Formats: sequence, C-alpha cells, structure tokens
Amino acid sequence: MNKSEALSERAGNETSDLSKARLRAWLQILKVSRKIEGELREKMRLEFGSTLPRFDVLAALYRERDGMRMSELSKSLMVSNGNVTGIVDRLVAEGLVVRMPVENDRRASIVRLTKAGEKDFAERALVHEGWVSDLFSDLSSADADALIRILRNISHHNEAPHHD
Amino acid sequence: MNKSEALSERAGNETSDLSKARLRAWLQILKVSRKIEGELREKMRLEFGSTLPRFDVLAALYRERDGMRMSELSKSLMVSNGNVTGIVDRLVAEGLVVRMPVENDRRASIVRLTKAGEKDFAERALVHEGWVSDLFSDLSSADADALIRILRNISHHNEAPHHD
DNA sequence: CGTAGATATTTCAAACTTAAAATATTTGTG
DNA sequence: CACAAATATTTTAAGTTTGAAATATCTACG
Repeated sequence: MNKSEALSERAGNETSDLSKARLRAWLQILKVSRKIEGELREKMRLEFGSTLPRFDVLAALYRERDGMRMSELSKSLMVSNGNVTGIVDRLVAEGLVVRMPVENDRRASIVRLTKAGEKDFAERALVHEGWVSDLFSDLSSADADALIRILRNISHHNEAPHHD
Repeated sequence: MNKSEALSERAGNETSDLSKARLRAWLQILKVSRKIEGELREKMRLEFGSTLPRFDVLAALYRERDGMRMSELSKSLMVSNGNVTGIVDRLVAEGLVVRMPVENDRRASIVRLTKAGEKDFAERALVHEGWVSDLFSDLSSADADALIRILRNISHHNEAPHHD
C-alpha cells in the first residue's frame, strides 16, 4: 500500500481509491460480458435456433470426445448439478447428446455427443468464433494478450480451494 | 493485418490467430465474470438475504434519487422490460422501492427508493465494494486501469446505435 | 454381512431472464 | 374529432439458474 492509499484509508469505513478502481473494473467486466452475451444469444437463436447454455455444454463435450459425467460437466461449466440435468435433457431430446451407463457405478452416467451433435457443433463453433471476432474487432492482439493475462491473475486468485 | 495473419487466413473458412486470441479473451472474460458473480451472489444471499439483480436495481435508483421509469431502468441495466417488472415487484413487496404515477402520462410509472431502500442500499453498497476489492485483491491499480481501458474500447464498439 | 456415511444425480420451488403477445395510453395526421 | 401508429408497461410461455431436498447407489467399517 503506498502513501496516498494509506492516507485515504485512515478512518475505518472509507474505501480507498484502489478499492474504487477495482469496483469500476468489475462493473466494466459485467457490462462487456452482458453486452456480448446478449449479442451472441440473439445470433445463436436466429442462426441456429439454439441457446448459449446448450452451446456451452456441446463445447465441453466436444473437447472430451469420450464423454463426461454430469458432475464433471457442471464443474467444468461452473454451474450447479441440477442446471446441467435440464440442459442435457433438452440436448438429448434434440438428438445431439446421449447418456450412457457407467461400468461399475449405476449412480453415474456419462454424457457424449452423438454423430449429429459432433457435426452440428463443429459447424456452430466456426461461426461462433467469427461472431466473437467481429464483436471484439477493436481488440488488438496485444490488448487481447494483456486482457487474458490480467483476467487469469484474477481467476487464479479465486480458484476454488481443492479438498484434501 | 500483418503478414503472418494474412497468410494464415488464405482459405475461406480458416480462422486467424487473432480471431483465436479474441475468442480466448472472451472465454476468459466469461470465466472471471461467472466466478465473481457466483461469489457475490452467495455473499449477498448469506449476508443480506437478497440477490444481485435486486442489488443492481437498487444501485441504479440510488444514482437517480428522483426515480426512474421502468424503461429507463431496463435500459440502464441492459435487461428486458419484463425482467425489471418482476424485480421491482419484489422490491416493492420488501418495502425498498415504490412505484409512483407520472404526471400527464398514465402509461408510465416512476420507481423510487423508499427511505428504507436508501438506508439499506447505502449499507449494502459499502460492504459490496469491500467484497469486490477482496475478490480483486490481485488487481493492481495499473492493471485495473489497463483492464478498464481495454474493456471500454470493446463496449464502445458494441454501443447500441441510437435512433434519430 | 449389515449399515452408516459418502457420492452422483435428479427433483423441486423460487427466482431470474428473454422474446413475444397483450393491454393501456398517448401522439400525430387527415 | 377519429383513429392509426407509437410508446410504456405488464403478462405469458419457455428456458435457465440456484440451493436444498430426495433418490439411488456405492464404500468402508464394525
């Protein structure tokens, strides 16, 4: 903490300039995140008749071609278990994923892309990357790197503490 | 576009390194945004028995002490009209805001903080700023400024085009 | 072996969210 | 003035999301 920060934090409850800068940073993250997400949601709906949560599940499964457990999926997407149940139900109804039993554990199931799911996602992912690149067309390569570095710092600091 | 980018974009559908860097940047924004939002949601629930959407509405109204129309609120928060209706209904039930008729326009109504809403929000806002500062405690002043600058660039490029 | 506790998932109720339809009111134009 | 178009908001249906409770199954320990 430097001198002016120390000075501005003298009395118990006042908030420092640094604290205010961090709050502004958070609000700006939120703003960009909402705006981009809104744009992508609309494109996803108009172009593919689908939704972002479903896209996210397909993306996770595309990275793990052998499939994932429900719990792995929800952990990877940072959403609750119950949430993933509903999304996967809809993707199953659309024929894009299947649930398969797990050998030696009848509590669990593994979710996998179907052939159709793989094909659909590969196509959507390309188009999606184009949308993102357009929405971020003012983001230079250097700024992208800076952004990623700064955000990774924040992520790492808030990593869920693992159990021992 | 530099030489290697031009080279890597030769055939129709391949995606450039820049496009991939932008996608990574977007995924990182999303990751941080979800993580922080999850933390804040939980704290808001445990500490105040409330939610982030309600906090956001209170915050907007705290900045506009004379109140805002429903449509101004939804625009300011970048959410749909119907969404705000429900949140405001709950805040009215909690006694934190009121709906008032608008002189000369019986379609509209103005939403304002009550005394209790003002008092509650002022208290919550201080604590909230502290939470954010803790969650971003690895974010230096310089990085906060860089982050804000880069994100503002992105925001501005995606500003909703105003009607004439 | 029996069973208490742990684990994986689903179900549930409540809240949030959107897009579109419905309602109510105002404004502008002939 | 009449009334079509515009505006402000609410309602509705469908989907997403959470946190907690319920189910089903597995594991470990006596």
